[in-house]
Amino acid sequence: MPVKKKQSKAKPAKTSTPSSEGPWAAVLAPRETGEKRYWLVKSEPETFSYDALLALPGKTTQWDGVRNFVARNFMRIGMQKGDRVFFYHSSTNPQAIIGICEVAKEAYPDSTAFDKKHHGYDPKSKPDDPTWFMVDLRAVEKLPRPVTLAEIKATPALANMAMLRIGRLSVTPVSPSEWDTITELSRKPA
DNA sequence: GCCAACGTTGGC
DNA sequence: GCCAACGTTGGC
Repeated sequence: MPVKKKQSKAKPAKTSTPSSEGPWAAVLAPRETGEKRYWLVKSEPETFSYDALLALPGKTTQWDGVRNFVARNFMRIGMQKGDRVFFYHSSTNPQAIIGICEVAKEAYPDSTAFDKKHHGYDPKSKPDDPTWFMVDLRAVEKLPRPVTLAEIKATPALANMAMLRIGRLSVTPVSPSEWDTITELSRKPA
């Protein structure tokens, strides 16, 4: 008896990117109880540095302005309160992971997308059906020393890091072993 | 400053 | 639905 192959053609939501498929599905999947996940966000230090975050009240900021669906899904579906997040300085010398943050508030609508005067304005994102989301990040501590991109690239255990493989994304997942490798590196002299 | 790698947009 | 044109990111 032939197996009836009924491919249900579920229409993808307009904001798409099915979270149940693709190479990064695991970091969006439901968690074991108490499981903690790890992430990396990029920022140009001239625009917003880790020190600038440390100087803010509560050392906390809204991580707004993300306008890429994959990155959005990492924030909206993947990030949970208490997750740890590497803070990476991009487009600077040297490019490096500088410090650690934590997710202080889970995803909520990115209000900058509703603001006509804001450069992140997106007319397709409506307050009653938002396209874009942000989280709150709170600085936890600087790394003992920055871990540079060159060093990350030179470390075999980090060869599969999402930040290398999907390099231009501003939000990427970090595996627990990658997290440990990087924090250990930062405790050793360069 | 250049350019590779993507993502998005729009004509057909 | 394809693909060329264009914009953005970010390493170098």
